[in-house]
Amino acid sequence: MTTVETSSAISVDCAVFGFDGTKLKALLIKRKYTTDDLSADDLKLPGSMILENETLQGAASRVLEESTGLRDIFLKQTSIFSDPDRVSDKEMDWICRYHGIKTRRVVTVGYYALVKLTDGIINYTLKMGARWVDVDDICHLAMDHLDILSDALSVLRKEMIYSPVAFELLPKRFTMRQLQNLFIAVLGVEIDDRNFRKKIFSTGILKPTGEKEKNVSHKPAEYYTFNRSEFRKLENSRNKLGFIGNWSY
Amino acid sequence: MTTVETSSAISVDCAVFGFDGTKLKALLIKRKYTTDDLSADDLKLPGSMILENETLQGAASRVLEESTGLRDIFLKQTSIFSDPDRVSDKEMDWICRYHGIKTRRVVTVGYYALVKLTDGIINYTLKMGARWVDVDDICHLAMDHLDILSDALSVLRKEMIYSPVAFELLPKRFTMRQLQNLFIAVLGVEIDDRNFRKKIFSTGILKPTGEKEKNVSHKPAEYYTFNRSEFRKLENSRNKLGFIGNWSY
DNA sequence: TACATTAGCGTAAAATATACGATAATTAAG
DNA sequence: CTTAATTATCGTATATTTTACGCTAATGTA
Repeated sequence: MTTVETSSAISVDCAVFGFDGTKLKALLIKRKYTTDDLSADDLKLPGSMILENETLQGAASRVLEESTGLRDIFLKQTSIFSDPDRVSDKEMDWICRYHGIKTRRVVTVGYYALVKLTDGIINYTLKMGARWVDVDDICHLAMDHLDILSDALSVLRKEMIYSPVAFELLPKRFTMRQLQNLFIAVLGVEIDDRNFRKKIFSTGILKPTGEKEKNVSHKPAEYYTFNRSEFRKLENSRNKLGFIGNWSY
Repeated sequence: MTTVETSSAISVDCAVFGFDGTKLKALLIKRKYTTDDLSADDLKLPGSMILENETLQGAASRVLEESTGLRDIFLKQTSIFSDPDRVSDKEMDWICRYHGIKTRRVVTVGYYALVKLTDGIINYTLKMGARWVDVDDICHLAMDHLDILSDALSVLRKEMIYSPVAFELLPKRFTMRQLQNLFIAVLGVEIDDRNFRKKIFSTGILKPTGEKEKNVSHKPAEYYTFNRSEFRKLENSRNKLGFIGNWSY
């Protein structure tokens, strides 16, 4: 006879991405608790069990505020990781002790978050014992957190192309090269400077600030800001009739 | 003090789409149980609680096999619906009684599935008391199932453009017009016949069968099949270097 | 002062998307 | 048997977008 599962605990784990101007980074946390069997110093994604009467989104926001000190940052669900064996018995032991709960199974919901890497947030996260690691250098994480991170990264790649998430990772004002480097870092492609510039400008979503770089040993670049209202106008004017469009499977 | 939620029940709900040659349909199930307070005859999506040691994907597959008689159909996770108030107390009562469980909260995972509407499946689903309803005509469903369906539909729309899911909804052999009607039905746009044809053929993913329609009161159209291996080749040959591509936010 | 470096402008060719003309094959209607 | 109605299928010209790449400008450094 089949029995219905009623005792699943639900957690959220967040892949938090930042961009330092050249490389894409992820926020990782050192695991605090160890046993004889369990390696003491592996890294994990920021995460938490959900609390009573808490939305998943709410739990993820809470985790982010705890680990970065920030509210209102870009946050989006990716996938659910529900394999009954996704955490080993030993890991389960750790989880139950760490969170002070008793459960046979933990299902986790992946989120990805995008933050602007300011000095403020870097200091805060360092103080909390977290680290910003190049995503390319991450080859092992606690439990199935590498799967969760990889999944988030692939979602980020898709979103970069079809929605203006790039600007969530850049400072309020940024140069064209910063923007281009971000695309290169995330998508892993070469991009011709001149064509990139043309493409971006043709959308009209960048507003020039009139300000320029200082103390750089080359022609100083202008700073731009993201024109969100112009973007919305664009978005609405599309999707009319008669078009087949860009599917290009 | 915060308390960790350990007693969430998890369910899956599936938005199952089919295409009848003209309209996009969704599979809906009549609710069986009623009380004085609860309207007796509303419709819901096929769904289930997850069983012990069952993956979510596994639960969704099981639900689909139960409701359509089919295995190995296209199935993909959409979002999670976790609002603590997503089901009212009365609904909660119904759920607990219906499933024979006791829980304070049910989190559900949305899936969307694509099936080929053959006579076989239509007969099976009718026998099971389910119905295929035009998605445009669905304006109310049990609990938050309309949200789940809408979410699935918006995922389907995106996927139609960037991956060849269309062919999951069509018979093995189909005419160009069937394919075009599917795009029109799902995306809600007008498409010029001649340009659509050119676009599709230029990808090389359709294989002509040499067979033609019979007994139609117009020039009979050729049947094509989807060339999945050719599609994979295309997919791999893309994503090389030096391209910016089609982002067209 | 020359040089290395990146910003920023422009132009031509190639590829893709769009609009629409014309003919072909079938059944239905007269 | 002829004509009409309907949809398939091919084609062509124009507009738009993408790609490849040449050139000059402005800055700090050697």
